[in-house]
Amino acid sequence: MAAEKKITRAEQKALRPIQILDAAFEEFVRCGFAGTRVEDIAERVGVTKGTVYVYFETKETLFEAMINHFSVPFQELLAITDELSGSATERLKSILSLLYEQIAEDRTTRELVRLVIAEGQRFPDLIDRHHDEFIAPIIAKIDSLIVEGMASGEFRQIPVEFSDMVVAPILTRTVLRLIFDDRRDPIPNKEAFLRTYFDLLFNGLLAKPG
Amino acid sequence: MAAEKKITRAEQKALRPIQILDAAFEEFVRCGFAGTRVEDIAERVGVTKGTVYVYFETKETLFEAMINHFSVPFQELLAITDELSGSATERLKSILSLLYEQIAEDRTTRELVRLVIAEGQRFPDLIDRHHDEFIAPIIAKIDSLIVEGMASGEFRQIPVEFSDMVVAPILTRTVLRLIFDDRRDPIPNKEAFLRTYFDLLFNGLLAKPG
Amino acid sequence: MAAEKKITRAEQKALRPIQILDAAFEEFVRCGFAGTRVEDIAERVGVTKGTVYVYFETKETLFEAMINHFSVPFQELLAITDELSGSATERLKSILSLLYEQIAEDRTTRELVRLVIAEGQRFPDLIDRHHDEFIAPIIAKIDSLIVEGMASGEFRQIPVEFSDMVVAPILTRTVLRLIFDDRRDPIPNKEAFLRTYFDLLFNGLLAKPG
Amino acid sequence: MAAEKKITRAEQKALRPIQILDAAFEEFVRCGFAGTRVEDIAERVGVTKGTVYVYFETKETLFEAMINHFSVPFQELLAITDELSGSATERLKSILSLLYEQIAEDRTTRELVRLVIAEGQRFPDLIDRHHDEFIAPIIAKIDSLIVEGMASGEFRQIPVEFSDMVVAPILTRTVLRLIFDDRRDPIPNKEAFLRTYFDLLFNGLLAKPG
DNA sequence: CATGAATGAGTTTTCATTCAT
DNA sequence: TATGAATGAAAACTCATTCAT
Repeated sequence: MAAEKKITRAEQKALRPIQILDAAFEEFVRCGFAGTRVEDIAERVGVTKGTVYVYFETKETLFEAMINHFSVPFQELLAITDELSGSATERLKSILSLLYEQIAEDRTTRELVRLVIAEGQRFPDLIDRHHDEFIAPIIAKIDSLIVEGMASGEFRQIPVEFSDMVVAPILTRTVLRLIFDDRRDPIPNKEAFLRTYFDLLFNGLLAKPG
Repeated sequence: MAAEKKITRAEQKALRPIQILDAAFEEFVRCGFAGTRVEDIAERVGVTKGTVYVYFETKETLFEAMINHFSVPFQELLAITDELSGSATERLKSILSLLYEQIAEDRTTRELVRLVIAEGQRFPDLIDRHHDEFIAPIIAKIDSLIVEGMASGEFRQIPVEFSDMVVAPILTRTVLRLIFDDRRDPIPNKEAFLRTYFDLLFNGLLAKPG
Repeated sequence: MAAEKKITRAEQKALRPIQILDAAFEEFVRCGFAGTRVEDIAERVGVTKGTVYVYFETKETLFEAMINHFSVPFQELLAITDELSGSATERLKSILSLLYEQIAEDRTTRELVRLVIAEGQRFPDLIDRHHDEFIAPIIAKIDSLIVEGMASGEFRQIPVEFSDMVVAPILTRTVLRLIFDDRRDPIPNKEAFLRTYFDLLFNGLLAKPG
Repeated sequence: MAAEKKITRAEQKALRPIQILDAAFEEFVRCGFAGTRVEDIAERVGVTKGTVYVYFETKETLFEAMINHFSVPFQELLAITDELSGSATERLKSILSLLYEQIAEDRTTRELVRLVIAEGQRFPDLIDRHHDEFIAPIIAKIDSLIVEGMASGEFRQIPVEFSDMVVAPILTRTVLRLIFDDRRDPIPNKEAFLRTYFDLLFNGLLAKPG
């Protein structure tokens, strides 16, 4: 408790914008951009409307800042994927595991996906930047792994423009969780999910002849 | 031409609600529930605000009616899937082809998916009803096909609770089109998509030994 | 009273914007542009804020419309000045009498002058248009009269670019009334004002030699 | 240079209020009382809002202090007029020349006139005090000069309550410059202005007979 | 049925002012 | 003194909804 008191003016000031961004995330996720009241964001932080406007010029600005703020973990994921080693299969599994963890299992990223789908049309620049900074590099990474695997004879030949099929189960699980919000479609355990995912992805549905 | 002219009062009146639902769809898709103005819907029809309220009690009522109105084609899909014949593989391919056509390629269904993701939290009953009426039966259908295929030795053994992975590429393509709205990620031809989809789904990514 | 009831919807609608413009005039005059509350304008009309926005998009729009509305009488003045006859002196007296009546004596125009001085910087386009449509033509008219009078030997030779000195007593009286608002500087009778004005203007202050 | 550096704490503090008054003048002139933000005044000085409130209790207080501060030069003018000598005509010319210089040519006084016209209704006491301290004494001075000139036969007999006509070209020029802000109505040279002004004032517009 | 003027409750935004540091 | 974060009251503006015609 004494420790809490130690929060000085200066520290408080550095904290405020983060607190507001956190609160904004919750409210925007709950009600969407248009449906969210700035006052509710403020209340969640424990300040008044006016304070929000001290830090963010408009509701739009706040929304954009919030999206940027919560996109940071995604960037870290990108860094990790560069340091993998092993066969193409092993590295692909690693990346897909990480992606699953980051997108489907992490509530923040999952809800970010909701906002991108729901509000993307109102913030096209934000979407474009996200595509360029997050989606495209990851897709490129997976593409190059597949190309490498095909070149080495590890993978069968498939048209590389469809590499999003490789990550499809991850995005699909993410979206289904967004829609049914764990009421329906309860989430089974991660290990089983990944095991089946990789089994299907690498071996296919058909029983092998012979 | 004379026939067209005959569309007078009585028919016009029967048409009105449909026109309003169509306009509502466009506006709700464009701006979301909270961001849409009833006046803009009216303007799109060429009437005034008041007229919308002649047919629909509130904006919420209109939204729900619109969702129901545009969910009809989906029901037809369900009927068709019961009449298929052939091997499990063939029937699965047929269902997935139909689903792809209906969900990823059809703009209306695609945008309905956006609304479900974006506004689902505000209209949980709507979502639940949709799950029960559309999603569950289709998943059940696919599940039973897979079970059947596994039983007959046509398919390998996979845990049936992950059957959504089978349709994942379809939902993924749908969502990516929603997000990037054909600016990025241009849609390749359908045949190539389905060919690769089925190839991967049935045979997997790995080169077969031998 | 029955007559008042006769005001139908249609007539009421045609009246509303005028009522709002009248109320806007009073409030803008009283508090200036920034100091005026749209709600006070509405209250003066006996409607609510929202109604004002039915007719005028923004406070700025309303302000501009109000200025334009009340500038109309000024245009009529211009028309009259073209129909004068008599000597240059007589016509000049007629014009100056009209101007005095229209600018210094008419409360509406007088307050319009206040708004032009006070808010001109915020609405430069409005000011420019007024200059071109009202001020410039009147100055031109007076200029041409003076030139004509000088040519005919009726007037002494003076540099024509200073013709605003000829109307100076009118604008000065206007401004003084605006500043002291009849508390100080009580207004003497019009006839005496014009008599002295013309006497000084035509004969000057100095006693004539001889 | 060393001297300039010496302006430290003590002198800085003595300077602050003046700096604030100067900044307040510019902002109040630009946006009017209601339209001016205290923050903009502070920013112009290079301090923060709070600092303004260290020196002035409220925005109103600041406005009034600013008006008083910039009215000082006017007082000096009054002193000078008492020391003139020569014929009534000569002294009148001197006074009018000084007035022209002080009111029409001096930007500060000119803008003060704008504020008096624009904000006078909100600050009636300020206006009254100004009338009593500046306007009335000057008008009185001119009145007495005219009376003296009439008594000595130098001037023709005119009703003395209209002496504001004598200064009208000065106020008129001031107001026109305020309205058109030198965009229209470019200012001709001072000498020509005064020459024509005095010529018209003393001799009138009419060609003298004989 | 259709209108659209009017409402009023609500939302975003602004800003003078305060006060702990 | 100076700061600037925070306030809160108010102002501009919005819009779903109503209702007399």
